[in-house]
Amino acid sequence: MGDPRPFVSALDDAGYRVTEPRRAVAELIAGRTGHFTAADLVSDSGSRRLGIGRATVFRTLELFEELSVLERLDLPSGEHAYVPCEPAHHHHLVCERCGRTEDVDDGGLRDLTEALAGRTGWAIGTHRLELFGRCPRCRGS
Amino acid sequence: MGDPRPFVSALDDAGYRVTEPRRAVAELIAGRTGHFTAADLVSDSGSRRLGIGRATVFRTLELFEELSVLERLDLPSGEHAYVPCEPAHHHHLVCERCGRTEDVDDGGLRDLTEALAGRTGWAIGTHRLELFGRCPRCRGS
DNA sequence: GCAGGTACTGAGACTCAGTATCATCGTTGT
DNA sequence: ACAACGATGATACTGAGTCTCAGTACCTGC
Repeated sequence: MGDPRPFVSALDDAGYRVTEPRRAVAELIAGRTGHFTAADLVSDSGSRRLGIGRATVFRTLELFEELSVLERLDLPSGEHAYVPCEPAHHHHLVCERCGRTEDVDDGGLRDLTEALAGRTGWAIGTHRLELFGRCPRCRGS
Repeated sequence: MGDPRPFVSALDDAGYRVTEPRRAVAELIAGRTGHFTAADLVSDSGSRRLGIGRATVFRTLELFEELSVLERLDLPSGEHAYVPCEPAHHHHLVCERCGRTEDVDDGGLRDLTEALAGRTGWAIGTHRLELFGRCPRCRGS
């Protein structure tokens, strides 16, 4: 079980209202392990009879993403998933089996993109790296 | 204007039939620069009255992706776009302005992921790196 | 040439994620 | 108390992608 507080305080710090529905979405997120889709949260909220509207779930996810406490991943399947994370530039290891994710820092990637920029003549702005594999727990199986 | 032949021969080599609709999709792709979405091709085919069904466009794109002559990109906007490319492992530079893409090799990324695997205990399978920026032609503007 | 099987096709219905609209509600500041 | 504004949920809508199905083109064995 994760901690909903970072989400709530991110809202608060940025001057957004901390309302019941937003708090509820934060708790749904905290109650998940690994990545999840918007649809997952909608169905969670439905099954717990929280009475949160679909639109509110999407709006709140968008808000958290904007506040960098949530990041959107594009899974190889084409689905859009979210993962809670620290508000700093980093990348994600995604377990193909259990869905767990782990943040990793930029490593030497910055050097790599700079070398590439020099070689190709491009001005490289942002990059996105996603790594898929098996977490230590799922390695054996 | 690109060359539709690699697409056609990829089909042929893999034992798929080279039919009129598939050839037409290959030509639509060749007639595009930069990345494009499935919807782009559907509307191209509509405006040229080719009479190709929506489903066929999607099916043919899927086929080309499977044959590794086309790759799917996830743009930051969340859209799914496609780029024609060589059937070897590589990554893409995507111009945010004109949409042009360029293939780049793996650079030192392999070493980087191996180091990461050692450090974290994960077994890293595939990775996906996408770089967004400006191509040499669009740098100034 | 013909018959049978298989690959492929387009039309259309369908599903589902995500967005837009809007009337209402709750908070906050005055 | 009240006006203003942010947030909400219901609902309708859009658009991507999938599925189904009847029909067609093509290949293969006879």
